[in-house]
Amino acid sequence: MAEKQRGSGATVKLTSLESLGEAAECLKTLAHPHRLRIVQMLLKGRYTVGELADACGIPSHMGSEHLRLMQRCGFLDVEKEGRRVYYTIAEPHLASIMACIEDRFGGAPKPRSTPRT
Amino acid sequence: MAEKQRGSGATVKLTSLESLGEAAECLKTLAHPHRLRIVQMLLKGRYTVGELADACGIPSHMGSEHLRLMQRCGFLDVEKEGRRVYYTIAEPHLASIMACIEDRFGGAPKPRSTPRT
DNA sequence: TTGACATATCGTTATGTTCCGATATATTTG
DNA sequence: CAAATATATCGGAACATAACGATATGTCAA
Repeated sequence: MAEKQRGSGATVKLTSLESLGEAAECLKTLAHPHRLRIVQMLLKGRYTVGELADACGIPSHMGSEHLRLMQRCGFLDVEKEGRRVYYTIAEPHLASIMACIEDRFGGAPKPRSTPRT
Repeated sequence: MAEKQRGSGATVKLTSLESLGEAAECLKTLAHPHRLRIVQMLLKGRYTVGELADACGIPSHMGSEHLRLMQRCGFLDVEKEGRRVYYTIAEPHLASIMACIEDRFGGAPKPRSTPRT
């Protein structure tokens, strides 16, 4: 403890850099457009690797890799059914983070040349 | 069969990959322990480059770089005062994202049943 | 069994990020 | 003016990540 309390007269309670490092890892895993879409879809249902990859416009072996990354982060669960593999959301906080992202980027958040997707 | 839809669909309302790309950029910018700490501090007050760098245990020229990255993302505002530069939060969504992170990784500020370590 | 399908993994290359020392700019002070 | 301070920028080394083709494993169907 030799690192807090500074500045304009307010006592500041900070999360440890160690915990923030874990958080950063998770955010980094989430910080990819295809993985965000996968999470967004899985928050609404159960999908296979192929369906998720298809929705992202990527080959399924790459979808598989994204899913593995997120599974290792504890974001996802797996259910095998025949030759299909269904993924589901395992980390409940993803719902609130995704809600925040959709609130910020959801429709047409920027005055750019964004027609209607 | 209506389940997933690409482009302009309505069955499942997916954010466009373009917007998700922007979101991913922002998340990537946030996904660093020092930058998370900086955001956490700035959500509670106004600080200079040196104070923020100090709280992260990094040289101030690196703090400056982190701050520039976040400013480019639209996260922060700047106010120059003499030779000091104060940074403040510009993106209000950072509060809810940070709240979610603190809820999940509860490093300190939340009086919850989540004792870390 | 063979063949098609669904998913997973490997190896490589291309690209991006982090960090650091050195340096540059701007501001206050003597 | 010069020196000290606060912040910003540059160049490059070390490291991490993304994407891809090739390939491997497991499953269904005839």
